[in-house]
Amino acid sequence: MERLEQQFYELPTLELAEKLLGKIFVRTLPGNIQLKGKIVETEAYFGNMDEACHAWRGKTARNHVMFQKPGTLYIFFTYGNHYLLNIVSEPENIPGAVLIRAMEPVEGELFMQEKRGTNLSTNLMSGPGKLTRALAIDCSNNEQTLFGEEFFIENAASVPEHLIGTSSRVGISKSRELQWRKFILNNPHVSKVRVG
DNA sequence: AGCGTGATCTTT
DNA sequence: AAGATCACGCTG
Repeated sequence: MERLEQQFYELPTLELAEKLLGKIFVRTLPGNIQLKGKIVETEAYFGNMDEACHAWRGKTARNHVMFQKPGTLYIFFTYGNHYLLNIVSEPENIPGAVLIRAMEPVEGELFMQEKRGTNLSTNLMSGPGKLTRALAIDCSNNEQTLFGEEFFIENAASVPEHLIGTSSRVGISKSRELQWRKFILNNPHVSKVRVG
């Protein structure tokens, strides 16, 4: 299966969030271990109007990766426990990223079960903190790209518009009015929406 | 519905 | 230096 190239990640952030749905994220580990997941839920973060975007006020030590080339991984640590995976978007020096919020396991499920401490398929990667744990991703992977052997995304058919849901982003307090969450309707691996 | 957990950012 | 917040997940 063909891999997504640089050009794909140059799409405007919101469009990228939509087009990433259905694509196959691949993470390779030493020992011929390959983990794959179908992306089923994303969120867009970009622009200086978006107060929920880490970079809306400018560059800092944490968010500087958001200013790098599209297709770079931006990973940050939050709530004292969780690593969240983003794919950088927008041209270099313009901050933007797509948060990967949920995936459907495609390959390497046993490895994921071990990492996650559960064997329920719909609980392995059905949340942004869950999927990084299932894929053994942490801040050491920050700033790596999707153009090497360790991380890449395989192309797959785009999800038709009528099967895509849209909503406010989950777990933020600012910019609640922006409907920048995208997900595959009725897919059981989409995260449970947090209340409040 | 409540809490752990620690880095980051804002305010003093 | 101190306080608030936080793109979450788990328990109950």
